[in-house]
Amino acid sequence: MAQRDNPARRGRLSRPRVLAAAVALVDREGLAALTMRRLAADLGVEPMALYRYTASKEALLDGLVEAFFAEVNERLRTSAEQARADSGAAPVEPPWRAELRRIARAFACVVHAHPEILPVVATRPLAVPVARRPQPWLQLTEHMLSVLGRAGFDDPTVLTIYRTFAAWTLGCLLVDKRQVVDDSEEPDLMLRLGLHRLPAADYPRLRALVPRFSEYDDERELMAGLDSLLSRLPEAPLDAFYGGGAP
Amino acid sequence: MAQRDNPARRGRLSRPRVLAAAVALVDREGLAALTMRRLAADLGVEPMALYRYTASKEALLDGLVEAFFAEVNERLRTSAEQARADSGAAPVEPPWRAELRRIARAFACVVHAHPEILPVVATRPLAVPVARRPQPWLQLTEHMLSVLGRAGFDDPTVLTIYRTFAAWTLGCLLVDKRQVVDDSEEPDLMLRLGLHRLPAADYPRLRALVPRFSEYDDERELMAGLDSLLSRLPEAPLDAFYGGGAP
DNA sequence: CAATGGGGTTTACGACGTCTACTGCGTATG
DNA sequence: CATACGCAGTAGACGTCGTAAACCCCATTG
Repeated sequence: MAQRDNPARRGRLSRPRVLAAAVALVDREGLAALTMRRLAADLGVEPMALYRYTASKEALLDGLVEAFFAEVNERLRTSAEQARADSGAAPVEPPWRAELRRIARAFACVVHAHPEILPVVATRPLAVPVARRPQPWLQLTEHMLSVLGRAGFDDPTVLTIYRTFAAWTLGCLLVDKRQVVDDSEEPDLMLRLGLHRLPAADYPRLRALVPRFSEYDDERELMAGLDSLLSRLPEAPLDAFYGGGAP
Repeated sequence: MAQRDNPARRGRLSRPRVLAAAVALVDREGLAALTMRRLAADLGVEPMALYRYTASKEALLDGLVEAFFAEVNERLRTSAEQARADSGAAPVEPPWRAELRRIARAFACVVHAHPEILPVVATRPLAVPVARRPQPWLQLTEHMLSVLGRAGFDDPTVLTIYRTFAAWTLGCLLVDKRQVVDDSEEPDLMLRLGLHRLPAADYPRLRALVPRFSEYDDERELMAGLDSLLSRLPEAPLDAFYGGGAP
């Protein structure tokens, strides 16, 4: 019946279109709203039609991760020339460090654009083995490994840097996005944070510090932490060219 | 009918019992197996009986987090006297650093005991506001904040250290537990990792490095990273007593 | 013009979370 | 000693979910 309503029913769907709709739905109404039926409705299609483009709902979640990293890669590409323009001004740090910083920033940026996807990005790799990760993830990882390799690090060190980077970036964003506000309608700060629920005798420091959570500068701390983590490492042979590391 | 079979049907359940059964079920068969019906069956009870002890399935997930941190706290308590015994031997580092290290170790330990719960612990705080977090989480956080406060740090610094610690610890464990093996039945290493799926031309470094993932020493890197993150911070006034920080 | 097959539909099934109504035991009360 | 109460668990039903199987229709191709 629906096929009569819409004469151009052929080729309405495609994997990119499905993934884009999924991301949009999750952005708009949260992860819990992502349902095969709901997503199909958004696309003006019967639920089973989606199964031509995704093997299962689990695979659809992996599709979210795919879309996420595709966007990270995209952002990296578009910010590449700008980075090249800046490179003449401050060549004090080795390019591999600048590149890691750039990637961390792009990652953070995409997380802020799609905060609801973060839990999926954080936890899906726990279930899907490396070789089955979505292509954009593989590309980004390959890129990082090759940048570090070209900087002259040996294999174990490359691995350490990569994992350190991934852990810190992911952990930071996860902690940044933790819910602190309780009742967002409430005008009074203490009540908005729900602190009246915390017995003052048991949690004095918590009550004192939670209101200051908003003062925290996420991106600054992300970068600062990255710096201290990387400064522990043995210098790459080629770093000497650039003044021997961060200022 | 079931009440005739079991004469002592009263008081079979309790919140701790329900949570323990949930943890056991998740440990045994994974998160996806955690179903109200299945959990009820494990407890020899009708599904709706669970709702006396948990408001919803979402609340049950928060219950998993509660059980998780209760176990962390428990492990901290039992390892306390051992730490006190060691303290005479190597008093070179300030107690707040030793305490953070101890907490990280306990956390990692519980994650290894219940790896399937990690995704819940990592992502639930994204949905539940601070003041509504389970009591064991509140206790642990209060403990950390108070230890840091007693060390002489001012409030913003306490917050920075706390968040840095949380981000790094969580990120590390998340990255450590990522699935790398594809087909665990396969004897050949390359095939077991599923690397034949990766086009050699596109992902040379990935193919070269993935086999070395197993060489990584998780706990060592966790502690090492923690050290470099904390060494960036301004020293606490009281650190002078202990030789001015880490060796 | 008949055969092919890809893209989307229809229908159906079982499992899930949870609402409402209930039932029977243990206890406290008169 | 009888009775009313309320807590803990049961019974059954409802709506929604993911998805398997069979189908149908249209565009292409020989």
